[in-house]
Amino acid sequence: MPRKSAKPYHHGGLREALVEAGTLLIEEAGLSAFTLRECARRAGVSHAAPKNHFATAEDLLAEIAARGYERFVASLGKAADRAADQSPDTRLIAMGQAYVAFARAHPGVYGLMFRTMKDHAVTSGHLDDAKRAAWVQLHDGVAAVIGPGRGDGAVKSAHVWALVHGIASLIIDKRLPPPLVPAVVISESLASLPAALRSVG
Amino acid sequence: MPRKSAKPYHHGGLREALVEAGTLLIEEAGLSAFTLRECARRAGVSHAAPKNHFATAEDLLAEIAARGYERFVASLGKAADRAADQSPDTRLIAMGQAYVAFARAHPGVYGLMFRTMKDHAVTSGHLDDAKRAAWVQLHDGVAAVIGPGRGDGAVKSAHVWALVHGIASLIIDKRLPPPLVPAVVISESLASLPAALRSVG
DNA sequence: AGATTGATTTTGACAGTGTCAACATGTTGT
DNA sequence: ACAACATGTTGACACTGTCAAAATCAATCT
Repeated sequence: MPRKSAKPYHHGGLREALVEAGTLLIEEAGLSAFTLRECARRAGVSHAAPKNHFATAEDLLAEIAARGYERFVASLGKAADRAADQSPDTRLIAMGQAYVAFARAHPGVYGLMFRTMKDHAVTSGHLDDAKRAAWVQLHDGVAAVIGPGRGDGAVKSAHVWALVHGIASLIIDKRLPPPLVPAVVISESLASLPAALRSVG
Repeated sequence: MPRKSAKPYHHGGLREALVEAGTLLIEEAGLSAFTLRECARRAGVSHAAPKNHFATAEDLLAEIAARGYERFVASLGKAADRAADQSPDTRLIAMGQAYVAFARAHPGVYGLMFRTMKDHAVTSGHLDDAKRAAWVQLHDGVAAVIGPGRGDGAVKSAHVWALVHGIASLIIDKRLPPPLVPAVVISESLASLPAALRSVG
């Protein structure tokens, strides 16, 4: 049994260390600062060591993105719970707020999450699962607002997703003309959402 | 006066050639395929030649983005003209359609346009101007819908911008769950826009 | 126990990148 | 014609991702 105090094992948990180092790196200095070698450096290991745990740099990024989605889902879930006793409308708005807040708090990983993979035909199952979970999370919130009408309202969910993603992106990438303050754009845009969802369709 | 037939000048118009090569490269193979050396190669010139026209790779990208904004504005303008005799509502929707269509037709440069520059404190004036032009373009379309009420409706414009940008991004990055078809997400989301703009606020 | 197996890690190499300095070339103005 | 200048080339540097071969350690099997 490997002792815990001394330098354990070859490294102990290189995989985790790499994921953590990469996440930190991206959150501190942005996606463009991510470097496989720098991750290895921060994990205190040689430049080719990651190869055993991640075949390619893109694989490590995929894992980081997957964990990002998980934190993201947890964040939205907590917001939904906090608004559990409110109306579906205000609960959806709360989720929207949480959505944008997450993106603003973690612009680097958020950018990573919404990014087409280099090519890499088969994306890690972990990432796919996490993405799906995020989608159903949002979809449930929308379904509660539009009620159990016909159809599952997937198009409406896409509408909501597009709006919050757009708001988050514009803010993160500093595309809002200067006089505009993010907070008011967020709340005003979200406010019109329930009505729009219940309109035609 | 330099002759036209033989190899003119040192190159003739390296700057233009680099911009064109870079644009082509990005549209063909995506932003991640962009390489300063490859641009030089395609322009038939040595790897360090671009230095005279663009101090750094980021500067060439800025110029490509600026031209992207110009094409973008032209595209939206044409759509607005085509719908000149329609109601402001349908004209705005037409512009939204043109917006997303442009993004889908040029995903590479669109991605470049909406991207925070590396650091590069001072972004080229050309790029700033082009960005501003795009904003007023959209803002005018929105103003026509909400009418000359109080305030200039900048927040509403941001709302519209966020929605169309979000739709475009989700489609480009393939984030729409498979059963959903882009065209219907686009038209349904845009359809609810005029009403949402005229609601409270 | 002692040897073998297997998983990790290191070392060294390769091609490719952006950027820089020194040099070569052509154009232009006087 | 000559000098000044803009433009393009060569060669170098540090950096990147990926790979193959060698070294190291943990666990397992007689």
